[in-house]
Amino acid sequence: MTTVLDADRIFAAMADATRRDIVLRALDAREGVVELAAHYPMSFAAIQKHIAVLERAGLVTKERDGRRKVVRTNIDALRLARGLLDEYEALWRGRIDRMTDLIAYSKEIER
Amino acid sequence: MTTVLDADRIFAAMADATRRDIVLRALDAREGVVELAAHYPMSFAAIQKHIAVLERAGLVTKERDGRRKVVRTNIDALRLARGLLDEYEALWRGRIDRMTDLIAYSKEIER
DNA sequence: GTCACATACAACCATATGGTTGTATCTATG
DNA sequence: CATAGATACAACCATATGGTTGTATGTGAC
Repeated sequence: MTTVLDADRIFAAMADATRRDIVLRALDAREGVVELAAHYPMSFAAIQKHIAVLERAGLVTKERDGRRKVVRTNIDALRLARGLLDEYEALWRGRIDRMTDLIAYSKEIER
Repeated sequence: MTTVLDADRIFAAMADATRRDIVLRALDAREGVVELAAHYPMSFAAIQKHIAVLERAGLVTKERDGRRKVVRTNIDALRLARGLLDEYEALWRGRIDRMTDLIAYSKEIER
């Protein structure tokens, strides 16, 4: 299973309410696939697919526990996405700062 | 044009490198659609579609400037996505804290 | 070893997405 | 108003996505 932690897959995986909810529940890492599937109004196989998408994105991992496989959220993948959004935020602030400087400079010139 | 700022659309829009790059460039709000399209190795219409996706997600807006329409990133949409990821992070930390408390409690009992 | 439970996966269908080309509309300028 | 530039949008195609049902595999309990 490829889990290279790329932004495309992570954002795509997070673009679905069911999958975001699975990520939330899997923060506790207590439920297997059957338990998780029970929360949603769709087939077991559908949830399996959603989990597979999350797994390929590196957002969750599965650990064997007896006859079950417990799904656990990988917080690092979430942090990668957050880090990217932080960069945009930082660049945005930088832009504002430059504009402020520019205005200050214009006023300087006007005097 | 519907621009309800929902997480599904925002994450889906961010799940493409070309669109993320457009969001970056549009932080400066200096380029029109033609100028933006010039940066990428695909047709003008393809970039128009990407911008439409970003627009539907509320990630960018267009403002008329003479015969052009300048594309500008809407930082609030980015913040919404970041806020969601922050929540996951917070819940994750809460979980760790609860585990730590539990361990502390067990040790208390043992004495 | 057999049975039941948990998981995996293939085949199929409908719809969405990402690209193309072509045509139409809007706006500024001579 | 004629023309050129900037944008919009429809039609089309290939592939991806999200769901279904059905079948197969793996693991623990008896």
